[in-house]
Amino acid sequence: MLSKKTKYGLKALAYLASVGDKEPVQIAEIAKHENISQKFLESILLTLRRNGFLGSKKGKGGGYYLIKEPKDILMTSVMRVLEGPIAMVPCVSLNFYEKCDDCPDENECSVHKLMLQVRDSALEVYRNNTLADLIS
Amino acid sequence: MLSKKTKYGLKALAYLASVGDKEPVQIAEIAKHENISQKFLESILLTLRRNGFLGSKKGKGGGYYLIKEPKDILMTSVMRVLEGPIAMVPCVSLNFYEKCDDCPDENECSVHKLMLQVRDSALEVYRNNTLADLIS
DNA sequence: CAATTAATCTACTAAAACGATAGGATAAAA
DNA sequence: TTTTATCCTATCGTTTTAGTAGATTAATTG
Repeated sequence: MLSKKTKYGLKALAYLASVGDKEPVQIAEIAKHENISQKFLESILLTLRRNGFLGSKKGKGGGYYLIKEPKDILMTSVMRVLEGPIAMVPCVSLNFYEKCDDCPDENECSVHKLMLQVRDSALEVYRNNTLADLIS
Repeated sequence: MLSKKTKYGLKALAYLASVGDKEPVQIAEIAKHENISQKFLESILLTLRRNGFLGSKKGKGGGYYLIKEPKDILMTSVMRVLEGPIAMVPCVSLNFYEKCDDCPDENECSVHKLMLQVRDSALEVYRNNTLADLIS
């Protein structure tokens, strides 16, 4: 399942992209427009800022804004920051690899074999979608 | 993330398929061979049996066995029974559809648009893999 | 029949993840 | 210096996950 965190984060990014100009948009406005708990959204936008997707401005007229062009924001990177690994098992993850403690040999593992394919197919989708693609 | 339940269930099915003959295999043997907690595996095999994947026999010489040919067991059905929906959000699920309570219009939703593609790509993988494919 | 074997079933539990919420600190603008 | 809005830390209730315990039922075997 996609977490609410990722879902809301994507929606917020899409909203910022759809607004278009680089004027800061307040959390409250995003939360209201997307029907999201404002406090929860706060923490999500914070992690998006810390990971280089958003800029922010404090005080009156402040808010969040996209740092890059929507067409330059790949879904692979957004998903990895918000949701974590794209792979369904750590042993097929490119960025979060971990060995299974059961499973003596990955190459013999049926789950490994299947999940490799699933990862690749998901990766292809995320690589072919930028934020710009989501709002068109 | 893939749950341990699904992972272990898949491994158990693969093991039963690899054994080949239709002789019952005991839980203990599967658990030992796949490094799985036997008690946990018990409940997993039970749901696989209840959902028509396995047959069972009690008493000495008993155990679990595949009911169908490995080549006739599609990953779509296994995944749906063990893991639940293949889609990452209920609003794009074929078998477990649910409307989002935020989101007034699905067709305008950026998350919906992305997750439709992810679901389709995952479905293609699961539809193209039978249990027989996993053990070859 | 009785003993053994192995699946079946119910109930419970510890730990982690999830989805928030509370409240104060900080910085910018008016 | 007041207002505005982000920043930050901590906490919290609920659900899910992964697993355990223990008794029951059914089949085989001696």
